[in-house]
Amino acid sequence: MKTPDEKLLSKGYEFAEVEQKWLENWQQSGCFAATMEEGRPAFSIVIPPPNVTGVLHVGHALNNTLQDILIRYHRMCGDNTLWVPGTDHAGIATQNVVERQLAEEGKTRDDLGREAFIEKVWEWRQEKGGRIINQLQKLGASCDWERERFTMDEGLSRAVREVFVRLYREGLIYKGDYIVNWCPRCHTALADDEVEHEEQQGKLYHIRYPYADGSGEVVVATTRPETTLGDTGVAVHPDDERYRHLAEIGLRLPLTERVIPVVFDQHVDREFGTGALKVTPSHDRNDYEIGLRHSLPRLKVIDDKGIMNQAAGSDYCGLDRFACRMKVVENLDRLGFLVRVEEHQHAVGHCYRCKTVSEPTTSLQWFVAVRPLADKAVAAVRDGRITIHPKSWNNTFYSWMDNIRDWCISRQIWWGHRIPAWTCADCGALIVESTDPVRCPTCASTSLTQETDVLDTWFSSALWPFSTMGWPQPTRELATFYPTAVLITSFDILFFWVARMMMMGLHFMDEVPFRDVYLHALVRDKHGKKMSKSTGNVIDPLAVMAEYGTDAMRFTLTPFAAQGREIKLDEERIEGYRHFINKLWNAARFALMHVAHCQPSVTEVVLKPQELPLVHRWILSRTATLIREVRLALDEYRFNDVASANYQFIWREFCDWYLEWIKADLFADNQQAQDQARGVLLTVLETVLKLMHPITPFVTEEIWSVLPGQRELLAISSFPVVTDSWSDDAAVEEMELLMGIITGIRNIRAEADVHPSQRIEALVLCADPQRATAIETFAAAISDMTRLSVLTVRGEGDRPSDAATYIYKDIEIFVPLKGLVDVAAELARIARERDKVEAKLKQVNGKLANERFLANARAEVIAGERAKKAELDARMAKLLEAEERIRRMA
RNA sequence: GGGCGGCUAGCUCAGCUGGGAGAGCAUCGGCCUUACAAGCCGAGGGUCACAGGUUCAAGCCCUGUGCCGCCCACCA
Repeated sequence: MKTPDEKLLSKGYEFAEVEQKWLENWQQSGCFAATMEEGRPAFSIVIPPPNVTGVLHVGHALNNTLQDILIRYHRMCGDNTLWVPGTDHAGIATQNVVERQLAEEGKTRDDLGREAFIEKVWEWRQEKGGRIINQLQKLGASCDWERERFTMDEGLSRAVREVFVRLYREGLIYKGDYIVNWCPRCHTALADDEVEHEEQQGKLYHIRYPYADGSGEVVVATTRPETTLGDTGVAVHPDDERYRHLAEIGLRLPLTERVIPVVFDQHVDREFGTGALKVTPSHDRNDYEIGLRHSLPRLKVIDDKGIMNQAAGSDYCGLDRFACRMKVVENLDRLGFLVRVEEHQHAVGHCYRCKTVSEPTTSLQWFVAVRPLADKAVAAVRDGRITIHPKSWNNTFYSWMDNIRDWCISRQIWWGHRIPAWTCADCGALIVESTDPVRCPTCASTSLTQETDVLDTWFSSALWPFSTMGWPQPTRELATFYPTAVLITSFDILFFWVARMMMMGLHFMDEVPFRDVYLHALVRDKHGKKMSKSTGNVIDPLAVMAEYGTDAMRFTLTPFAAQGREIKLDEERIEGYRHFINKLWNAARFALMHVAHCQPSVTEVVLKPQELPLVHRWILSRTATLIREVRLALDEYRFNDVASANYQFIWREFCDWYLEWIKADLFADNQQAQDQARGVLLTVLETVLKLMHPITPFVTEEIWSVLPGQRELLAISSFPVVTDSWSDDAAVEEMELLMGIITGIRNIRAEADVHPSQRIEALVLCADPQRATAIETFAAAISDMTRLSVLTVRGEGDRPSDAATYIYKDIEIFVPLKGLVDVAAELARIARERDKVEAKLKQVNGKLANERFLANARAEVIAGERAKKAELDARMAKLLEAEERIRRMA
C-alpha cells in the first residue's frame, strides 16, 4: 500500500526511471498482445520492417511514433488491435555488413563458400540483428512483440515459395536473357527502381567512324567511349537525308578491325550531336532495343565486376571500365579518330545501396510480368478501395504504375530466398516447386541443380501484410486482421514497397492489403539537409530520448506529420516540448495535492454538470470539445491537430485558467465547493491523461498510476467519449467575458507598472444588465486573479478622471491611478486599439454598404457581419470617449 | 523533357469544403503570486513570393511569372 506522501510525485519529471519501469510493466502485463474477440471492430498495422542491419534513426522514430499513436488509440477504444513487428533480411545490405566483417579477418565470402557464409550471416543476425527491435521497444512502440517476424523466417519463406510457384505457373514469372541494371560492386542485378539517377558533368566525345571502303566517315557522339569496343552498329534516323546513302556501306569500327552496319531507326534524335548514334546492345538499354529491332549481334565487353573482358581486345582486357575510357580516348586521339570533346551534363545511374555507377548489361535473369498485377493496384486506388494520404501522391503513383516495366527479381548474391527452381542435368527441364524436388518429373533423373540466385528483398516484403499472418494457411489472424487498416511509411518507398504490396495482396488475397496509405515526410536536419554520418548532422533519436525523454521526442515528432516533403528537425524544439511534458507533470502534482486522499466517487459531481459553478461547467464543456476534436483528428490522421489541441488545452486552458481559478475553492473552508473542485479536477485530469496517452505514453501512465483508487493500466483503459451533458455554450461564453475583463485589468496593471503585490481598485461599466450581473457575481474571483482590493460593477455612471482605461468589447474598465497615469502612454495605447478597430470597421462597413454583398451572401454571413459591426461600433464609441477623457486629464 | 511540392510573424510551421490572419520558439517589459523560473503576467511583430483573373467576398479557386526543392524520363 502506497502512503499518500509517496504519491506526491517528485518535483521534476524524471523520465529515465519512469520509462524503464513502464516498459517492463507493459511487457509483463501482456497488454500489447493482439485480441481477437468476436463482434469487435479490428484495427491492424504491419510495421514497415526495418532492415535487420539498421539502427534507429529519426525517420524510424517518426514513423513508429505515428503508428503507435493509432494503435494505442484503437486499443483504448476496445478494438481488436494488432501491430505486427519485425525486420527485413535486407539481402544486399546484410551481405555487405557480413562481408566487411570477414574482410577485417582478411577473408572473402568465396573463402567460406556459400553454406558457411550463410551460416555466418545467421550468426551475425543472432548477435546483432535484434538491435533495432530493442530500440523500437524503447520508443514505447506497443507492438505485439510475441509476433515478431523476420522475412527469412520459416513461415515467411514458405509464403515466398508459394507465391513464386503460383506466379510461375500463371506465366507471370519468367526467365530470360535481357538487359538489366548491374552493380559491379555488389555483383548483382538491380531492379529499375534500385538505380538512382544523378545529374553529372561529363564529356561528350565526337568520334570518326570511317566507311569500310575508306570513301568517307560518319561522326558519332558518345559519353562512354569505352563502349565503342562493344559496338555492333550505328543508327541514324530513317528520314535523315544526310545518311540515306549509308544503307549499303559498312563502317570500320576504330581501334578494332570490325566492320559494322548502319541501321535506320525512329528512336534516333536527328538534332542530337551528329544525328548518328553508335549502338552497343550489351551495355545500353536503348541500344539493346535498337539491336533487337535490327537483329544486331550483342557483344559484351565489360564483365560483371566492371572490368573489360577478352572481347574488348587484348589492349583493353583487364582494365577497369573507367581506366579503359581514358585509354580508348587517348588512342582515338592519337590515331586521329577523335574529332572533339564537349562538356556535357547527363544523368548517370548508381546502385542505391553502394552508390557505385551501375552498368547496363545483358544477363540471364528472372522477371515478374507486372502489368496485370499493376493494373489491379491502380484499379484499387482509382475506385477508392485504397486511399493514399495525402492524395497529391495519386498522380505520381498512377504515372509510375503506367510506365512500370517487368520487375527483375533475381539477385546474384547469397543472402536471401533462393529461387525455387531446378534444372535437370539429364533432360534440361526447368522445375519450379514449392518443396525441393527429389527427381525430375520429366525424366526421373535425380541430378537436379537448384538456381544459385536469390530473390530481390522486396519480393518477400511485398508479401509482408499476409505472410506475417500465416498465409498460405487460412489463419484466424488473417480472418480477423486482413486487410490491415493503414500503412504508414515515408514516401520514398512508395514504389519499392507499397505498390508491390498492393499488387501481391490483391493478387493472392483478392483483397487490398490496407485501406489507407499514410505517407509522411523525410526528416532532415535544421537546415533541410539530409542527415548523414559524414556531414556530422545526424540527430540520434536514442541520444535525444536519453537527454529529453522519450515522450518529449514523440511529442515533438507528432506535429511534423503534417508536413509535405521534408521535416527540418531542430533539437531546440525538442527542448521546448520537454517543458510541456514537465508542465503536465506539475499540473498533475498540483492536482494530487488535492485529490490524493479522495475516494474515486468524488468524480460523481460531473454527472450533473448543470449544478456546478461556472468555471467547472466551462472546463467540462471545453473538455468535451477537446475529446471531439482529438477523436476526429485521430480518425483522419491529423496527428498535428491531435498534438496542438492537447497542447493548447492543457497549457492554456487547464493550467493557466482553470487551475488558477479553482485554487480559491480548493483552499477554501467550503466543503461543497472543495468537493466539486476536486471531482471536476480529477475528471479532467483523467481525461487529459487518456487523450495524451497515445502520444506520450510514459508520463501519462506514471501519473495515472498514482491517482486515487485501484487502476488498471492506462494503456488498456478506455479512450474518452464525448459526454453530451458537458457541452455548455453559455458557460463558455460567460467565461470568455470574465477572462476578457481579467485580461483587461492585468493589461492596465502591466502597462502602468503597478507592482504585482500592490492591491488596487477597479471599476467596470457594463450597460448590459445580464453581463453586469455575471461580472459582479464573480467579483471575488476576478479580484483574486488580478489582485484588486475592490471591484465595483455599474451599469452606468461617471467615468473617473485620473484613471487608466481598457475597453473590452463595449465594456469599460477603469483603474484609478491617483496622478500616476502616464497620459502619453495611455493615449498611445488607446490609439493603437482605435486603429485596429477602425480598420476592421472599414472592412465591415464596406461589405454592408455593398448591395451585391447583401444580395449574394448567405444570410448567416450577413447576420454575422451586422453583429460584428454592432460590436465594433460600440467599442469604437467607448474608445473615442476614453481618448477624449484622457486628453482632458492632461 | 515531363510531373510534383514549397513560398504566411525574426525562425520553424498550422490555416479543412472561399466569409473578422494563428501556434510554438525567439524578442521586449514586469514578476521567486503557497504545481511548475523547464514557471507566471503583459506587450510588440505579417502588402499571406509577384502579376492578372473569377467572386458580393481570395492566404484559400483559375492563369501566368519568379525563386527554392524533390521525383520520374531511353537525347546517345
